[in-house]
Amino acid sequence: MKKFSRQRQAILECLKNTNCHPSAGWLYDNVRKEIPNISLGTVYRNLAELSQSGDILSFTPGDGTERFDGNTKPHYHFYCSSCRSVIDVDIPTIEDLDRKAAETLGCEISYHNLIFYGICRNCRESQ
Amino acid sequence: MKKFSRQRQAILECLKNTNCHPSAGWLYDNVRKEIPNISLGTVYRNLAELSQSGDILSFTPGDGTERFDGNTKPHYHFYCSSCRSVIDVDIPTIEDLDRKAAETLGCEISYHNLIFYGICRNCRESQ
DNA sequence: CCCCACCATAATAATCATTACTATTTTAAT
DNA sequence: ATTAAAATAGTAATGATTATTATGGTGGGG
Repeated sequence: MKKFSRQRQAILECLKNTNCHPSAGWLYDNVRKEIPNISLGTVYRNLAELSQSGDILSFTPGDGTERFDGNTKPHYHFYCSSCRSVIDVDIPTIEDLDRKAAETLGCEISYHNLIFYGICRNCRESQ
Repeated sequence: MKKFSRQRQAILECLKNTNCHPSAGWLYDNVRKEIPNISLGTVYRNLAELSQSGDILSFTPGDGTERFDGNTKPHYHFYCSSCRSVIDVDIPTIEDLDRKAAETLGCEISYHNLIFYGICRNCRESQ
């Protein structure tokens, strides 16, 4: 049976209260403010479990880190190739895509992941 | 000035002649059949350069590896969560998405990357 | 309320992909 | 052929993630 843990709760809270799509390392640094001796392995394990159970989302922008998202409503992301920040893209998701792809491939699709790449406004302006 | 190298040529050839969307490690193993003492660093460096120059594409399915593609025509991918293989998805790319996202975000978008997730036909049947 | 089996944790070591470094070799322009 | 720039092989180092293990916390049954 799955048991309650203060650590998992704190990680989930931290992720729900930010919109910066952090990595495991960022969450580790920030949860440590509340639980100073939390272990990095604990952060990784809980993020994997929460992701597995569907309580959070995860994706890889391609900079060598996995990013997590407390917002489980399907949506797309923008990744700034300059500052490595991730921003939500508020356009409707195309649910029909999964059906089309499944038809073409002849297999079932669980979901899709869409990331836009470019330079964010901050970075563009501060050049 | 950019100089010719047998190694870069072999890497590009190898990538153009497969449809398996390999990782750097796979390319290293396979190019070694032709150039046995090629260095892994050489493979990584050339893949980065070829990707930068637009001669190849790259993406990260999220299993901790970067995958490369000799087909530079924009298209989408399917990743099998069971066998970790990548398959091209032959549906038209939605170029309009970049414009829509750019409008919403107020910044320029260079491109987008779309990956479908599920279990491929082979894996489904062999269960 | 206390015991116990089980789950989760902290701390650390190990792994894996990728990148950095450096001395040597290759390329191509003169 | 000479030479400077570019690329390489081999190796070390990095950084993110995963595995290990002994210890501590949780919650149900007695």
